[in-house]
Amino acid sequence: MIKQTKGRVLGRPKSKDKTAPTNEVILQAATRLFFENGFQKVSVDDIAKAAGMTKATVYYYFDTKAILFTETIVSLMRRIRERIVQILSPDKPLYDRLFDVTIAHLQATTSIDLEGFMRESRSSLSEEQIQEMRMAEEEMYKSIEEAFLTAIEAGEIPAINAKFAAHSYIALVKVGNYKQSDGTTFFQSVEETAKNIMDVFWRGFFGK
Amino acid sequence: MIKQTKGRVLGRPKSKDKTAPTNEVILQAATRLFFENGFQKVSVDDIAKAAGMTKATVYYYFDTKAILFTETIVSLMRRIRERIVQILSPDKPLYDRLFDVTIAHLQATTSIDLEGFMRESRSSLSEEQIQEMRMAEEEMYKSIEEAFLTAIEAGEIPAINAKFAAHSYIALVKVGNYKQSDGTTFFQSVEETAKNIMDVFWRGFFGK
Amino acid sequence: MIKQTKGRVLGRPKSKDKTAPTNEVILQAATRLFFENGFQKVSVDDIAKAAGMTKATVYYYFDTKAILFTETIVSLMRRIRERIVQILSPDKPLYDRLFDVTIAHLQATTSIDLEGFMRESRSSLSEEQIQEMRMAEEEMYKSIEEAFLTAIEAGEIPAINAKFAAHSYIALVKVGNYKQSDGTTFFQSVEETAKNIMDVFWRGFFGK
Amino acid sequence: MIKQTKGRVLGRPKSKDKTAPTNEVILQAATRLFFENGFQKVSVDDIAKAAGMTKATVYYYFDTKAILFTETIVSLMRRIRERIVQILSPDKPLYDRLFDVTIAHLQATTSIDLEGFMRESRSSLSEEQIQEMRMAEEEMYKSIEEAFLTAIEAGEIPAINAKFAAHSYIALVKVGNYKQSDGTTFFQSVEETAKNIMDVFWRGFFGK
DNA sequence: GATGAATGAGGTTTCATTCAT
DNA sequence: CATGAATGAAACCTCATTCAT
Repeated sequence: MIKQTKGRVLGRPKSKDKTAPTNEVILQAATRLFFENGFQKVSVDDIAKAAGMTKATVYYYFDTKAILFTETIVSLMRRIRERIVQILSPDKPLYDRLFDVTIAHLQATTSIDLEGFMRESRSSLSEEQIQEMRMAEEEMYKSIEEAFLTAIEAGEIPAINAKFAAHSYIALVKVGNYKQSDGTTFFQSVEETAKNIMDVFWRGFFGK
Repeated sequence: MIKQTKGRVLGRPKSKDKTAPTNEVILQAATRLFFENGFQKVSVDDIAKAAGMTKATVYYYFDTKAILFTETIVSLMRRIRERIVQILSPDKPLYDRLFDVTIAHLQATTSIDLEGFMRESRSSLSEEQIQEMRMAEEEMYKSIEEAFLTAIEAGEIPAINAKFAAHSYIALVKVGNYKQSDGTTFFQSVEETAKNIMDVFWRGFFGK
Repeated sequence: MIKQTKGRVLGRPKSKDKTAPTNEVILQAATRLFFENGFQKVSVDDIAKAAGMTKATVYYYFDTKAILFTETIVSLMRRIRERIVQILSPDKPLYDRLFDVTIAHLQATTSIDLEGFMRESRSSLSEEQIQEMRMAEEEMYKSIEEAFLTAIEAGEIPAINAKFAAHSYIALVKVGNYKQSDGTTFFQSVEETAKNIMDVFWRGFFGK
Repeated sequence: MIKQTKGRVLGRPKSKDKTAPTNEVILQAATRLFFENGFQKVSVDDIAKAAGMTKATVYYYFDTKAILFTETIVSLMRRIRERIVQILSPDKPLYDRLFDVTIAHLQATTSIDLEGFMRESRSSLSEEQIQEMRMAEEEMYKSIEEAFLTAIEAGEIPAINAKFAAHSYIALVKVGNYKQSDGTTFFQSVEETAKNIMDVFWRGFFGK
C-alpha cells in the first residue's frame, strides 16, 4: 500500500514510423474479434493486443468498451450499406443487380446478423447506443428497400411491401451462408446458390 | 398424542404436493435467462437465484456452465421440434399445415436463432457440445424437411431441395418476427404476417 | 481469449481449524488500515491480505468497498460510544467521570475524527451510507450530551447547551492528542494534559 | 501593407490583457478540488480540466501530483495565516480581535483541518513534503500564539500556555462550523455562534 | 440433496507519468 | 509553453468452480 513512486519508465515510447491512424487500427482489430467471438467474450485487452498496443491506449481513443463496440457495428453497417449501394447503382435490370449483391454477400466472410449481438450486448449498452446500432442496421436495409421502390416507380416491377421484401431478401441470402454440421452447404457453388436464392425470392415476390 | 411437525401430513406426499424436479426448475430458469441475455452475460449465480436455490445446488445437477447451457439449448430445440411435428401431423394440405406452424412461431416469444448463441459461446464449449447443439438444431429443421419429402413422394408438391426449402421457410418466418427501431412490425396482425410469409414462400418454391 | 477451462484447483481449500468469524476478522483488518491510510488509499486487496484471505472472500462478506467502509466506521463509533457510556455510568461527580473519559481518549490510539474521512470518501458513498456514518457519529456525541442533560436535571451543573458542550469537549480532547512537528506534546504526561483540558472545559462552561 | 494576424495588437500586451499566470490558475483549481474531494480522489486530469488546460501542462508546472498538493496546502495555510495576522493587528483589546478572527473563520468555507489530509496523503508524500505542510500549519497556529504572548507581556491577560491556547481556540472555532446530520447548526447566527465560542474559550483560559 | 464459504483468474476502468512535437 | 499520445500499474468487482458439512 505504501508505494513511493520510483522513477519508472512510462509515457509515450520513442518512435518515428508513421502508420495508419491509431483509432482505425483499433476499430479494425475490434471488428474482427467482435465478429468472431461476440461482445462479452472479447476483452478490451484482447483488442489491444490484436491491435498491437496497450489496453490504456484503446481507452484513450474509446471511453468504454460499449462505445467501441457500438462504433464498430455502426461503421461496419455503414461499410456494408455503401457496398450494396454501389453494387445496386449500375444501369441494369433489378434482377441482375440483386444477383450481384447476392454473390457479393455469399463471398463475404462476415454475417450481417445483428440479432445475436443485440441479445448478448443489450444489457451492457445504453439506450442510445442500442438505437444507434439499430438505425445503422435499418439504413442498411433501406438501401435495398429503395432499389425496390425505384423499380416500382419505374414500372419495372409490380408494387410490393418494399421493407418486407428487403428483409426477406437478406434473410434468404443468409440461408445461403448456412453451413451444416458436417460442413457442407446446400449447393455446390456460390453461383448455384445465388441462382436458387434469387429464383425463390423473385418468384416469391413477383411471381413468374 | 401424535405430534405432527409443522402441519405437514405424514407419509409420502401425494403427487399434488410435489413440485417440479429440481433439474427441471433449473433448466427452465436457465432457458429464460440465456435467451434474454446470452451465454456469457448470464452467471450461474443468476440462474440459481432465478431458480430459487444456491449456486452449489445448480452445480450439483450440472457439472459446468457449458453443460447446462448445452442441455438448455438441446432441450429447447427438442421442444420446438416436437411442437412442429405435432402441428404438421394432421391430415390436411401441406400449405395449411405450414400455415399453422407459421402462426405458432409468430406467436412464440423465443427466437430459434442459434447463430448468435454459437458465436458467443463457441470458445467456451467443447467440440462435442457444439456438435450436440448443432445436431439438435438440424433435427428441428429436419422435421420440416421431412414434411416436404413426404409431400413430394405423395405427389402433393413438385420435387425441390427440401433442406434448402426448410431453412428458407424458417428464415422467412423469422423475418415476420422482426421489430423495427420504432417498435412497429411489417404487418398489422399475426394472420396477415403469416399470410404474406406463406405466399412468398409457396410461390417462391412451387410457383403458383 | 479462447480459453478452455482445464481442471484447475479452485474452491474452498481443505482445512479444519476454527478461528474467529471471518467477517469480524475482515472488519478488524479494515478498521486498522482505513484509520491508518484513509478510504481511497486502502485497497480491498490490502485488507484481504491483512486479514489473511483473498479479495474474493472479502467481497463474499461485503458487497462493495463502500459498504465495508461504512460498516467499519459505524462499528467503531459504536464501540467508542459504548466505552464512553460505560465510563460515564458510575455514581461519581460529573467532573470526575468526564476526567476518566478524557484519560481514556488520550490513551487511545485512534482519533475520532470523521471529518477527513467524510471528505475523501463522500463521492464514493451513497447518500444512505453517509447518513449511516453521520448518525453513528451523532450517537457517540449524544452519549456525552446525555450525561450533561442528566446532570442538569439533577441540579449538579447549571443549564447549558448540552450538544454544543459535548462537541466542544471532544474538540478539546482532540487538542490533547496533537503532536507537533518535532514530535512533542503540549504537556508532559497524560494526566497533566487531562487536567488542563478539563480545567479549560469546565471553567469555560460552568465558570468556577 | 502591414498585416496583423487575427486582429491581435502587436507587441507585448498591456497588463489589462493579461490573465492570471498559469501556475496560479492551476493552484486555484487544485485548491478547490483537493478541499472538496481530498488528495486521492482528485486526479491530475480533473485539475487540468478545471483549470482549462491539459494534464501535460499541469505537469509542465508541477513535477508531481504530490508537489502540487503540497504547494496547494502550503499556499493555503499561508493565506490563512496572513488573514489572521491582519485581523489581529489593530490596536484593540485581544478579546475583540479574537472575536473578529472567529467571525471571519465561521464565514469562511474551507476548514483548516489538516488531519484528514495528512492521513490520506501521507503514504504518497515524501518526508520533506509532510514536514513542509506541517510547518505551514504551525506557522498558522503561531500567528495566534504570538498574539497571546504579546498580550501576556503587555499584562493584558494572565500567563497561560500560549500554544495550547491557540490550538484550543482553533478547535473551538471548528466546532462552530459543525453541521449536524439534519443540516442544522448549534446556534442561529454566526454572531451568536462566535459569542458562545469566545465565551467558553475566554472563561476557560482566563476565568471571568 | 443442498448449501455456505472460499478462491484463482480475469475483466473494465482509472491514473500518474512520460515523451515527441 | 503547451499538448496529444502512450503506457505500466493498480483498483474495483465478477465469476466459474470446488469442498466440507
